[in-house]
Amino acid sequence: MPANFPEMSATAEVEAYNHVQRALRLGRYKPGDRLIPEEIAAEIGMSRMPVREAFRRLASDGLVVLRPNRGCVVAGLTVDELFEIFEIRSVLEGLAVRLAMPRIDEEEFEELDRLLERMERAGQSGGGDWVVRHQEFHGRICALSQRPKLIHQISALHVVIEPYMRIWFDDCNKPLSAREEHAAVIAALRSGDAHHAEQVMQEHVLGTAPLLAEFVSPSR
Amino acid sequence: MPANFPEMSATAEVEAYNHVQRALRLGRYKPGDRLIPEEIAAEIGMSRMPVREAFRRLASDGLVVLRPNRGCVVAGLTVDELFEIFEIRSVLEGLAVRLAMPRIDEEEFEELDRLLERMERAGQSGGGDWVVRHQEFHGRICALSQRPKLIHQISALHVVIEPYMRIWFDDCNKPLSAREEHAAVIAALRSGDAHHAEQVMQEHVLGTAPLLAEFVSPSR
DNA sequence: AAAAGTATTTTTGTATCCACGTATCATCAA
DNA sequence: TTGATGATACGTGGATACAAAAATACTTTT
Repeated sequence: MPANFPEMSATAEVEAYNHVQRALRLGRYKPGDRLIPEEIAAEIGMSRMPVREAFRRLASDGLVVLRPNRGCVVAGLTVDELFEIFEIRSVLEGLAVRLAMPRIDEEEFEELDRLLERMERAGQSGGGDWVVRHQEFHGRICALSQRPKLIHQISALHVVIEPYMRIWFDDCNKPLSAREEHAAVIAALRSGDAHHAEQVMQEHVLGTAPLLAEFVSPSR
Repeated sequence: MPANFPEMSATAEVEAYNHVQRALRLGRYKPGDRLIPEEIAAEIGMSRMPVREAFRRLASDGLVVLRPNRGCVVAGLTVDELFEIFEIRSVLEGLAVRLAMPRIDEEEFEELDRLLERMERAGQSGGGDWVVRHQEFHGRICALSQRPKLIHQISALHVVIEPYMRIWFDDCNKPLSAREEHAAVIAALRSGDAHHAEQVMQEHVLGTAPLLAEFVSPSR
């Protein structure tokens, strides 16, 4: 008999949550689309109850909107909301960098360089997933902060903006300044000045918003 | 026939969510307590299903922990987690103050003074709810930032720490430096220096954590 | 043909039901 | 006495059933 992996047999609710979240991140559903529990339940072979429960969490994450008696629709971000999320990310990720600073050793710097390199490669050969690589870089720094709740909040925001990042990358197809700015973050971390590194990260995050917004609501 | 107020007849899930959240904020349930859907459902006259759904959102808020096949228990914060939340609050509320600055007029300053006064009165005559007044002060400044998502995140954190704030206030019974620090925040806002005001708020929030922690895990 | 009303279908919200997992506690062996 | 074993009660996860609300299609009327 094969070994029993308890994480394999997650509850149906978890399965439904992951399934829908993944589809939303990949942009398979578009803002305004109506999600019908029955359909999704059928897709993954369960009843609609666990799907309904998953919807509650997705709504709490801000990924969908639930209105009484009229179901679940995919949430869309206005340009203002997009800016707001980047504003929040800027201070949270700034904090993460500040906290990460004293925990970074030379080995870790090499890992960050590697991640930077991987992102660049993914950006050039459109095949690799640039958006995921980009997130991995940010995620690695957050992880270094050693703050579970902070990490969780930041990654929740990354999920919300992921579909927009994908549209952005698909359209403009060049990570533009991302490589330089990430390199600047690493440099700031190497400098040992925590306050400065926080500042650089804040500016990197905030600086991305207007570029991204241009693709969400073109030429305003 | 009376007018129909649609917000009065919310769904059962909303009712369950509010009911349990309120109980948690007031400290009626203690960390580690097991919440049995059947019991709660009976209390407010509904079946288990809406309660189960409410649990998902409460778990997403970090108020309870849901583990497969072993139900719902009230989440407790370790001292580390408490500090982490105050760290996050410090940058979020710092951001809120920075954004609020350009939107405050003289009338608003008077309102803040009034809220400060009300908090002080509630602190002296133990009757009024000091914790709520304290939150109202912070909430007002957040509201001035005009950032719905920021406001939402901050208030979610306030809910999580509310039970600990209550224990703190009940035990030490003096808001201590709160009045002075809030006054300092107002003063910083009046100064017109956004960066300085952000700094003052960050320090106020961070400074509260160690005092509070002392009551959560006494004399460590 | 447009508007209004009505019937029909779909979907949501909630309750109930059942199978399985977990905890509790008594029993028994060492 | 202690530790394993098994029976029992309880709770959880999920499916199904049913009522109420919305959305949709279909008349009817003008």
